[in-house]
Amino acid sequence: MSRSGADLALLLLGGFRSLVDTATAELARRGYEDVRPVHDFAMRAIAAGAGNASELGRRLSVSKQAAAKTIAVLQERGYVTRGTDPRHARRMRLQVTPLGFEVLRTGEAIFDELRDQWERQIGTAQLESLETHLAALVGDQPVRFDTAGWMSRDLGEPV
Amino acid sequence: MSRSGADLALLLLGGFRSLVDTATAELARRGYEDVRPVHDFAMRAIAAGAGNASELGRRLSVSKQAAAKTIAVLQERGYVTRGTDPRHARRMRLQVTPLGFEVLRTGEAIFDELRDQWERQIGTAQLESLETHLAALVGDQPVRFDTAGWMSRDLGEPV
DNA sequence: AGTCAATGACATCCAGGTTGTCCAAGCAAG
DNA sequence: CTTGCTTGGACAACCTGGATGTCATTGACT
Repeated sequence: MSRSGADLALLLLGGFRSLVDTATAELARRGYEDVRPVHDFAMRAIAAGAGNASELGRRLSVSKQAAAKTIAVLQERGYVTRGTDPRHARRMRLQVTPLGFEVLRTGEAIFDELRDQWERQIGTAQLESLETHLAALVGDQPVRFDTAGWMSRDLGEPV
Repeated sequence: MSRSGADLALLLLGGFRSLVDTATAELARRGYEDVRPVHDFAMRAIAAGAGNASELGRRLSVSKQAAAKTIAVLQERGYVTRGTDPRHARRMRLQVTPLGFEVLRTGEAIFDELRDQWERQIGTAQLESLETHLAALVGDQPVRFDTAGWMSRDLGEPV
C-alpha cells in the first residue's frame, strides 16, 4: 500500500508531536511545570553560544523581538540571566543558570529515554536508518521555530 | 555516530516543515495564496464527513470554538458552504465547494510530487521503510492540530 | 566629527487557540 | 405535557508566540 505525500507529512508531524508532547508532560511530572519546548530549544541555543537577543533570533529563525520575549520569560522563571557585556554596554550577555542546565539535562534524558523506547520497538538498525535517511532528506537547514501557540499551552482534552 | 533523542525530534520537525512549507509556497504560486496548512487539513476532514463544527473540532483535536473560527474563514474564502440540516434546524451541514476540492486536489498533487522527489533522493525501498517504521512508532492516534500561529503566516525572512 | 550598522526597547497587530457563559433544539422520562 | 439532560452553536474575553514599525543608544569606520 503506497502512502500519499500528505500522509507522509502527517506521519512526520505525528512523530514529532508524540515525542515532544510526552517529553513536555514528563518534564512537568518531574517538577518543571512551566517549561515549554520552545524554552528548551531557546536555552539550548543560548547554552550553545547565543549571547544576545538578536543572535538568538537568528539561530531560531525568529525576529529579535520574538527572541527578546522568550528571553524575558526565561529570565523571569530563573532559567537564564542577562548580565551586561562589559565591553558593549548595551548588549546583553545571556547565560543559562544552574537551574536552566538542570532542565536541559533532564530534557535530554527524557528525550533519550523516548528514543530508546522507539529503538526497542523497531530495532536499532531500523531506527538508525530512519535517522540517516531523514537527515539526508532534511539536510542541515536550520529548523524554524516560529511555532506560535501550539508549543506553548499545556495539553489536555479540549472542550 | 549516534544521535540524541532531541536530534531525532528535530529531524522529524524539520522533515515536516520542509514538506509543508514548500507545499504552502507552491500552492500560493499556483494561485491559492490564502490557503494555510490548517485550512487544508480542515477541508480534508470536512470532505471526509465532518459535517458540523463540533465534529470538526473533535476530528482535529481542537475545541469546537476553534473549529468554528476556521470554518468561518473557509466559508468567507469560498472553500466550504454551510447549509442547514433540514432535520436539525440549528445544526450546520458543511460541504466543500468545487473551489475547495480544487485546492485539495492541487495540494495532494504537490505533496505527491514532493514525496516523489524524496523517493528519488533516497530510493523507493528506503522511503517505504521509513514510512512503515514511522507508522509503527506513531500508531494511529490522531494528530493534534492545535498549532496556533506557526501554520498560518507566510514564510519569508524575519527581521 | 559624521555616518553607518546593529542592539534592544516599546507599542501595535495577527492567527490560532483556550476558557467561560449562554441560548436553542432534541430527546427521554416522569 | 413539563422537566431535565445533552449537544450544537454563538459571543466575548484572554493567552501565546509570532510579525512590524519606530526609536534611542552605541560602537565602528571614514
